[in-house]
Amino acid sequence: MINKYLQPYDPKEAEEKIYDTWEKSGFFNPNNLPGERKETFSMVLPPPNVTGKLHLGHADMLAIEDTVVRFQRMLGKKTLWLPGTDHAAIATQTKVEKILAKEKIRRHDLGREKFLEKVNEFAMDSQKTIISQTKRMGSSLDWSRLAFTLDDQRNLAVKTAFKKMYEDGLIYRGKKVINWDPKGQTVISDDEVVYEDRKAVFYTFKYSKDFPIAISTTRPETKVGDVAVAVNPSDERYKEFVGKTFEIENFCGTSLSIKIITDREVDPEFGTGALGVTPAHSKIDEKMAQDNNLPLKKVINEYAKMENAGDILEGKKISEAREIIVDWLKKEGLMIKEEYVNQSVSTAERSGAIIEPLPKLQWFIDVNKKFKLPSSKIDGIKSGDEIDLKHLMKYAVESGEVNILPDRFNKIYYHWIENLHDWCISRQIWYGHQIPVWYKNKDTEKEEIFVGIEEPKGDDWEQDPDTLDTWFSAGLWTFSTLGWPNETNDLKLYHPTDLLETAHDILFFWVARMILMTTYLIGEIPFKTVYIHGLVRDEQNRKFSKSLGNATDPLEMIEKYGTDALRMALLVAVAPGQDIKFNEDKVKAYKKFANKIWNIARFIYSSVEDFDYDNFDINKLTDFEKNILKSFDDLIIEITGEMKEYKLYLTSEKLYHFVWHELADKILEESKEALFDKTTPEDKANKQFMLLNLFEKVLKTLHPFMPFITEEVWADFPKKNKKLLLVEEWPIK
RNA sequence: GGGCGGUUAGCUCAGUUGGUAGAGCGUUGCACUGACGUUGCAAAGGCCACAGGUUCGAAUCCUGUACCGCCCACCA
Repeated sequence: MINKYLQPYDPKEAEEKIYDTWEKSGFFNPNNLPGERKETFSMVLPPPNVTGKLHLGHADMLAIEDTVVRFQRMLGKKTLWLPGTDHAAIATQTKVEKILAKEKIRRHDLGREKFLEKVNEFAMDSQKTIISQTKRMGSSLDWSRLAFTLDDQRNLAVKTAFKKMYEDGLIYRGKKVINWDPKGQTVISDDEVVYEDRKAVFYTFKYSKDFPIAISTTRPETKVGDVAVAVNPSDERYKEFVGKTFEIENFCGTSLSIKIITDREVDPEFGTGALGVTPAHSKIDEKMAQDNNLPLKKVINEYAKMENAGDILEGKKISEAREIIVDWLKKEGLMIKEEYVNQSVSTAERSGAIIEPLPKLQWFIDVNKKFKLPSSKIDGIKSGDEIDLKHLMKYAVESGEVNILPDRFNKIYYHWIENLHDWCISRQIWYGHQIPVWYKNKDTEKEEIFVGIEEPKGDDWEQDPDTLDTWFSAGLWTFSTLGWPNETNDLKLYHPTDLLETAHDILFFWVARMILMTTYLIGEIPFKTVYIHGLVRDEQNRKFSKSLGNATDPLEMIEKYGTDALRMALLVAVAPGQDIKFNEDKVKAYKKFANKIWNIARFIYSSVEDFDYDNFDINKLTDFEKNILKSFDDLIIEITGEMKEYKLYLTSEKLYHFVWHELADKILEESKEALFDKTTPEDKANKQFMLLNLFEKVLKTLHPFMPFITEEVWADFPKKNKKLLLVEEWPIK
């Protein structure tokens, strides 16, 4: 009996040692894999943000992905799983600003350069933590190809992409009403806006006694920025006023000039059927004003305070301004009605501040502009076709080249594309890829613009101070990590990638943007399959969050029960797209399972010490053993098919059941008589072979799910010419 | 306002192309110490949310209802 089996299985000790062995073997890098491997399998790791440490959601992601990767590697494919981290521009900058705030330091006190040093320091520190935690999960990632969304290679990719899009007219600079985050002091994209339901007061009033039409609003303070009142063209009530302009000399201390216009978007049934048009502070109003050639009147500034709003309101916070105007309207007898309504308020995802729509000069990606796609490998689009980004994104999925699992997410994806507006990509923060645009005589008549990879020669050029939305660089991830824009061997071999596995909350942020960037820049899809996993929630079905204090640290679970147990708890019977209600008892149960495997090993190994597995003649087996072996082979064929379709949640359950309730409870029990020499020597040998053969296949098929204990037990398997289980062959392909 | 998902044993969830339901945990009883007590054997427990429909037959397909959850949206 091998000594180590006298002790119970100690995951802690084994796991560290085994991961080390794997890493040193070099097999995480596909270049080093043994044998001839023609087919490839590649996947990028969705890069975790360098804002902190890993949570259970990451653990879930790593468990699923590592299991797939190990399976594919054992199938004999040249398998690449490429790691990286995401600089997560706004999130990381906000985090560091919070830390600095404790020392009463603001970023402007430090200056751009010093501040960025601090953020980098934090980011690299965080990256180190994340990498070590990722290793604890057993992830067989090729660390030699580690990438960071903000490193030099990725910066070159970003600049190259930006330049090409600019030259194709897909990136433009324009003044539009955007989502301004007054707390974060930056623009954010539509996708970073989160809607919250709140109660609000819906005021109905007239601008002045002489004004003929009453309007309604939840935001009276913006009304000093009104330039028009819009009514439905078919609305008989207001027909006589359409086209007229009314001068209001005093509206809470300022003057207004209001034209009556028509717009089909106005609902005659809603409110008074008349809408006060505030073009500078509402996207829909902006469009109405444009259609009617009316000016933009900005009355709220970047700090959410009133400006150009008359003596009474000037410099007031918007909440104060609202009260002042409401009081004034009442005092003047202009207020007609106050109602309580439910309103969905737009807030900034990161800072939580209420979004202030403001007109600003920003960089955008035009999703509707047609361009020529030089070379296309996408079904339904020929090289040289004219197309726009929206349709390109749609075709990639519609053609079936990108397959989203579960497929209900296809509909969600299409719906998002239909509602897609131009993507605002510039951010007024410091941490991120600085926009590769240089100006001469900025904001003057003589302004010159240079867009390029390198800073232009000559004096007087100043670079745009803004940085790019973090999802711009993340969108390039499948190919920037493989060396693009250089034509590398990796790019040829591993792109398009086979699988993208991620959570549904970043379907739009990331998955859609990757499809956009990849199809546009290299005319390929980024990945063949998208596997969407659910969110990990607590026992009360709440999201894990720091403020709730319910965050379960995956490392704590690993310490208590071992990585294999945690992986199984996150994998078994969890269908794609399905949220997981995390429960510690489940982890506990799989720790028991690990113990079971350990004891099966102990029993089998100690029962075959007098047996030569390598030189056994299979023809000696009786039908009894042959049938048992055959039935397990049938199971392997079944699960192999499932694994190829990424149905890990089915496979893991079936293997669990076979190992415990077939192999251990029945087959092993029924073999005892023979093993204890109570039958014949031939029968004993047959049983010894059968058990070893079953166990060999069990270890191999279970390895992707529970890599550590299977590798640990495999080390003692009585067979010559063994490799690491990591690179052993899958029993039936 | 539009769209999507869920509703299966006490709890957490599976259920491929329609053939009267499965797993883990929990519960109850029994067994047992020559792999494992982080054990074994066995049992109880479900008109598969509700109402219609298609079908020889539906948890599985169709329609509607209810409750829970999610996503999207420029109703001021």
